[in-house]
Amino acid sequence: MAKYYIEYDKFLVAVDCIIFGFKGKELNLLLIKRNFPPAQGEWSVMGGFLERVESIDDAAKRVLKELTGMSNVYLEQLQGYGEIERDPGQRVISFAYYALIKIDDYDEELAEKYNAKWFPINDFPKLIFDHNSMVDKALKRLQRKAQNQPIGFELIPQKFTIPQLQRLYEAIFRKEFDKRNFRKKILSFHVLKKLEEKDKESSKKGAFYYQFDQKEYNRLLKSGYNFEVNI
Amino acid sequence: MAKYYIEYDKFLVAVDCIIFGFKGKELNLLLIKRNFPPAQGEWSVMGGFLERVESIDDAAKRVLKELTGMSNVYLEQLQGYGEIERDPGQRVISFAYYALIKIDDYDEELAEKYNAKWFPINDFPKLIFDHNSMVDKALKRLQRKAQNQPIGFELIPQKFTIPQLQRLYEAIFRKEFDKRNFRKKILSFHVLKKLEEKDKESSKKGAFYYQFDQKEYNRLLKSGYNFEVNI
DNA sequence: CAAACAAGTGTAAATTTAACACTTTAAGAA
DNA sequence: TTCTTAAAGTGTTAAATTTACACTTGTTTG
Repeated sequence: MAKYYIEYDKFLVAVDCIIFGFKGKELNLLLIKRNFPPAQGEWSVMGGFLERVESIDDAAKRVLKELTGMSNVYLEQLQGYGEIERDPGQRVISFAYYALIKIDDYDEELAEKYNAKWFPINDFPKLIFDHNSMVDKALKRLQRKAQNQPIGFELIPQKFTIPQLQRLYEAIFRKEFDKRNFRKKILSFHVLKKLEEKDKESSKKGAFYYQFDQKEYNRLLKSGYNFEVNI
Repeated sequence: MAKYYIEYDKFLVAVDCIIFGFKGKELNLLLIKRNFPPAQGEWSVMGGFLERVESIDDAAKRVLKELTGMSNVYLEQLQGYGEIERDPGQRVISFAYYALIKIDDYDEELAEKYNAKWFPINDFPKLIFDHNSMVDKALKRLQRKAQNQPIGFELIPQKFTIPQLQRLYEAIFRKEFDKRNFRKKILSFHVLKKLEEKDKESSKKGAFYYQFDQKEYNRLLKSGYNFEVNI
């Protein structure tokens, strides 16, 4: 490969992953307690340095896999952070990504290994560097995306009930919905398949399971329809 | 400053600016014909390398100023691009930014210096590297932002008429609006101040000038209102 | 003074959203 | 066995918003 640009500065490049999960009635965040300097002992999101052999997206996938053991999860670039002094260790350009994972699939053994812990989004510790603003931005992005795209399903099991889905949306939007209106709206998209089976955990009566029908969604997308949760 | 992270790879980092302007009835894009390798003679957006002394936002401002002579314009980071082979010259991580400028203020002399040219968004040449996908993304972002925030005003003169504003929104959304409904909607936000003066250029009758009232907008924002152009 | 042309204006129908309360089901207790 | 409890599930009406649509006004120019 020909070499151009030889006179320009080079920089360390990192990725930081904001990892969301949904537990009970709350949106959660997976954070790690750093056992290496700088800022040893403080909380941060999971990060790692970009390597020559990988794209930035791949670096984010690698970092996410390291901490969660998971691949094939929803992962999207949020924004690059490039303030000169953002990392006191040295100048580092960082790409924030956010991931949505099904928390039940998360392997708690990995949590021990990395000093990782789930925190409710409404109550988590102060983070290092600019990680708090990354989380703010990630939450806003999640709210916006969840509004127009069916990404909420990334956070709950494949089979879920309508009340469970409602609790998820209430956690994301920090707002309560009327259950009749919610059900009406969400079913009006015609992308949920009702199963015969019921969940009996959270009530005696039991609630029917549903599944998100990705194929149907893709089909509808083409014919210019749009998913908009606006309740 | 203590040195950490010494064992990690370093990378060239660049910024690329997608510059939008509004001329007549069309959204335009400021592109340059490269007179340096690689890809000499091909069209691209304006870019530049990040320097050690500046943040990424500052680098974007610098690049924008170089090509347009303007500062204090709307400029926002779009997304980082980090595919390994995205720049055939050498591996470069690039941050795409998009800018909204008032095209009348643009100095055409600078255009000559940089081989720059305005192209309508519906008809511009193929660009180098991944610049076409940057432009796609920028356009989508502009559409989304213009929908929820009063950023359209960045693209037109301080004094504008309602029909002119309508043409702008029609260009951004690639869609025609009913002029009664448009006027009703846009005035319903109560953030346009009507002036006594009329524009007599585009009609015999003349159209009243309006101005965007930033202070009023900020005030309304606080009291939880939202600007949403949905016509 | 007539023609041309864009600016400017109001209303009614259709759609969407918001508000609201009772019935059903099944487990577990009495 | 029946009573209690708790969450699931269901429809309707009023209010608000969006859409569709056509004529008048004001000024220049021939």
